[in-house]
Amino acid sequence: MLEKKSTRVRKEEIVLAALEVVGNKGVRALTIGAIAASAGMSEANIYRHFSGKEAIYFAMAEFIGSAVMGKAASIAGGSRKPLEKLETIFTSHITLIVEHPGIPRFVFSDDIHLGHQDVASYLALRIGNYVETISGIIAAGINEGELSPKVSSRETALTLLGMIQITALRWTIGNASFDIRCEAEKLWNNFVGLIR
Amino acid sequence: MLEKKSTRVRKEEIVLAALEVVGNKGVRALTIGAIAASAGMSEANIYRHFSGKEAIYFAMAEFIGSAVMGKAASIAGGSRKPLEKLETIFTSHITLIVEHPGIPRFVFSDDIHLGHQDVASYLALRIGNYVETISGIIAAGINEGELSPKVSSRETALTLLGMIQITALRWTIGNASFDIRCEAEKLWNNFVGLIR
DNA sequence: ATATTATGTGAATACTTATTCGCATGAGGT
DNA sequence: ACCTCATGCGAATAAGTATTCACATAATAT
Repeated sequence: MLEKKSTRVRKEEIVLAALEVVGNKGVRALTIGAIAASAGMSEANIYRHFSGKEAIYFAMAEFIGSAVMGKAASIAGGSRKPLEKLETIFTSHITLIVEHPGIPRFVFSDDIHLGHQDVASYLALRIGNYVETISGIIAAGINEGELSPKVSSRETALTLLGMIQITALRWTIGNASFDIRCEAEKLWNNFVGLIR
Repeated sequence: MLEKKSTRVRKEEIVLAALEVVGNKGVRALTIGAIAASAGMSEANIYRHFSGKEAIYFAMAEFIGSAVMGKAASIAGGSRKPLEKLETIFTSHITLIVEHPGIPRFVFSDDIHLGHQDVASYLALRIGNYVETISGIIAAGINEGELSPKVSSRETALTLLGMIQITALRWTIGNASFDIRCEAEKLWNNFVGLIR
């Protein structure tokens, strides 16, 4: 039998195991059995710590939201120049995708959007924060003269997010068949040329 | 009992019904029962015309590929100026999403990407064509002096595709709670300012 | 030490879904 | 007219999945 641990610890293990399942097999394959196998515990034990699948989805969304937003917020709050902040956020987001492919897959899953409205609303909120954070940096860049006054901060922030998303999608759909960092760098260089 | 029709006709009906299911409930809900209900026929009859679910997925991918690419190719082959072509492709893609939300949902579904590799490869091929078509238009725009020589055609094409995708995603995730055409227009105006 | 409570598990249970089977029926060729 | 076969359907079948249950065991409080 598995050694006993507190619910607090098990909850985290379960969330990470679930994220790994999504990274390897997608949201469709996120069954209680798969989570249990990935976490190395029995299916029944999952229910000792979560009331059901819905609660697991929600915990995953909270984990992802904190991870992504936490990183971005700490970069945004730093003292570097706006353009450098943007690049750091962009590349560290790509790094996060490489390390946890489950994150974009979960966030972009239509199963979540349509089948779990409350989780979707939470994600929408976090995405909104993310866009605002990036918008703020862009606005600062314009004020400081580092970026062209032609750019609209909010729309440009969305464009940047779109670049991240399309890269993640093509990488996933093509079975990770190209170097995502290299692709991302090319996109970034082009982007900088456009907004400067 | 349903009136009898040829397999050729039924196949098309089934594909359209399946696309409607995806548009309303997502890929997760694309069950044989749901398709049958949407098409107004029995589940067993689906199997008279398709060997199984996999074959239906493939037929859907072919249908979508033809629809999206056909439109883009015909616009690309027209005689308008490059920038105008780009805008037309962009807005007609958004229109397509509004009319058939099932299309982006199917194309971006991780279930398809991970669980049906051959369908995914086919989609990746079509997306590649799409990017090339847009790239070509951008390259022409640069040559004709309509677009800034600073832009890199392939990366800018991907950025445009990313804009479409992030807009579709935010629209879906937020339950179609904003005017997608209006959002798309704002993104486009900003984009034009950047690349011109 | 003992009692209590939290944590862990294999085995049911109830439900969904893809696919197959035996049989019905009607359209088109002869 | 009638034969044949493609098209259609209700009812199995088989496999997978979420959740619950009855019981086991280890940590913790008394």
